Amino acid sequence: MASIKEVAKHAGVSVATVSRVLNDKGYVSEEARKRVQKAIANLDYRPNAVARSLFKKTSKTIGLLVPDIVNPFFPELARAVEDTLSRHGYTVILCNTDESKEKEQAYLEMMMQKYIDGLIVATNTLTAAQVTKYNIPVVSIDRKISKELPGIMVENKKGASMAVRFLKKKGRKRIAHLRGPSYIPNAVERCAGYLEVVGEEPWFKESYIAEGNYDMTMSIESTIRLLNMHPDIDAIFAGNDVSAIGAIKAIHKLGKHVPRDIAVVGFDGIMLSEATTPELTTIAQPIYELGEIASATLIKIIEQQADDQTLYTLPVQLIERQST
Amino acid sequence: MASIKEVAKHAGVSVATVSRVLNDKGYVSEEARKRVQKAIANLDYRPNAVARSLFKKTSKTIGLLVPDIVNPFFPELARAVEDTLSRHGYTVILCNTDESKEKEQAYLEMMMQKYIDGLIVATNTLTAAQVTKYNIPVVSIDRKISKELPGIMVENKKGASMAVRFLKKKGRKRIAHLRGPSYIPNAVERCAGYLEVVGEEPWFKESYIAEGNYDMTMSIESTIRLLNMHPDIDAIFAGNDVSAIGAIKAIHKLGKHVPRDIAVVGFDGIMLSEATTPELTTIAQPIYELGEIASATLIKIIEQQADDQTLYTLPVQLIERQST
DNA sequence: CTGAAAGCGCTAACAA
DNA sequence: TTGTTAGCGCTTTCAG
Repeated sequence: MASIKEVAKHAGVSVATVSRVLNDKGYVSEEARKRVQKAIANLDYRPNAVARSLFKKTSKTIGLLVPDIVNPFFPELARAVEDTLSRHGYTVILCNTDESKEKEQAYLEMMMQKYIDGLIVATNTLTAAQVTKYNIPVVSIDRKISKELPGIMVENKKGASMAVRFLKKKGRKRIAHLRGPSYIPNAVERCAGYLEVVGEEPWFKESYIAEGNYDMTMSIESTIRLLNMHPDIDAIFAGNDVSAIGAIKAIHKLGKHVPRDIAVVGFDGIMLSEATTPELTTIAQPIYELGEIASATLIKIIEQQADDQTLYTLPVQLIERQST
Repeated sequence: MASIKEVAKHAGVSVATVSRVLNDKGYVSEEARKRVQKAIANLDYRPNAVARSLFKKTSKTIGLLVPDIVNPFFPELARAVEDTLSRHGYTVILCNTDESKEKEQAYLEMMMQKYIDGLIVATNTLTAAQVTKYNIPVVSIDRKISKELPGIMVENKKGASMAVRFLKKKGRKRIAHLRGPSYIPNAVERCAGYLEVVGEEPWFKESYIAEGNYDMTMSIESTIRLLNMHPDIDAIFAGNDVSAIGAIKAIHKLGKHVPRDIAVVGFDGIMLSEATTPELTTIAQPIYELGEIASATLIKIIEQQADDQTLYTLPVQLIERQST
């Protein structure tokens, strides 16, 4: 691969002049510019991004931290992030942390050594202290890391209560909740939204809430236990779609029908929710938009050194399908 | 962030000595080594990967080319690739090409400028000429780019005929096929496997094959058309799981039952196939293993400059579930 | 065993 | 308007 030196030689100018036309910065005579451009074309020259990085201490690269790309919420998010960022000339490094602090730490270290420009964080383990320590632009998704850092959230609590209220309006009397892990803020909020609607009802007991862990297998087991303990349950609000699908499987396994015997509502609006039979009623997040806004915010912070501290809160939407 | 110079100063040695202990290369006295290590620890020093890249012309980074990470086959693959590579100190850049040659070209250019070390290609557009032009280690997945380049394949044809033979054994008489796009080699192979089993049967006509395009919406439409044209169809072999799910939806829409009226078999074994009702019978690929072997092969080529030209062919497995 | 110095390819003062 | 030059932080000869 040709270097800037060769381009300079071919064009009969200095490397500084080549650099000037490359970056369209400083004075260059029309004639010199022409000659440089011709040399660039002839040599099929491309500036070396690594050399540039070394000098500028930036890399046009950002890191995307997700718990696990296999979890169906994240591919859609990753797609949005990658689309937006690559459109602006950035490259995306994928990191699966499994919510492990050690893995996350290792990724951060590697990326800092590569002069990464920023981070989009969809995990729940990264702390404000780490961000401060590495002093790197960060935008979080679905969670507020600290009030100094921007975050893109959705109306988790409101969405959850929407779901439960909708079930009530459909005539359901005993609504259970399959919650997500308590270390995940959105699970806590969704549970709060559920409690807001039914927490004061006479029939309500804590045991109408079971741990689904945002995981299909665990949700199946929990649902079976739940239904055995409370045969009066006629609706389940699951903390996410994967959990909801687990609930449906469990209900079928017990020989009952969805939605006739038990209605199910999920949360997230992942594509999976359309692929099942019955199709899942769910509180849909604008997943792609989450990724887009996060990316745009990060780019703004990086390129304009504007330190945004906004907490964006995006609306969710009830999508009624066959499971209710 | 501290640099090698500061470490050298703190340790009272030259940068060359620090570099020697960093890379464990060349002679260093025990005493000097100790002092350098202490300085490194005190300063919390980490070598600058960019500077190293500039000199070595490698970056401990590889590119992963997929058509679309949202397509449920690819997250599992990406996960395997990322797991394996990060365990070996490599970083993974995610590229969604949408099978567009222009996008792919743009990604390649960006990555070459960053001294990327290799490529894992799960798309169908990259040509041998491009690989030669950029002269970069490449491993392909699910497709042979050229006989000079290593590829990790699965038994597409064999898997397809397994599926169709299984349907016959189950007593199905009229088996249709929902094929994938003809520019995708695996779709061609799977179709060939189907034809191998039923192509010579007296009832067979070309019109028992419809274009599903590996896409749910298109598969729904094609299935409806197929079933209207041939009401005698009692089984469908879909080219992939997404297509199969579309077929199931279409069958339901026509008021028929799976598997009673029509049995369905998919291909891929993505997690989605377990999440549906009825759960999908499918020909499962060892997706994670595909990614693992591809990554290991690439690492071998990069680190040992061994130019592997092997075509690995992995077995597939029939998983019988509720749709048959 | 160790250090000085050149150089990877680029950018940005600074001087002309 | 242009060129010279000093780095960015690292690795690797080459002398000693």
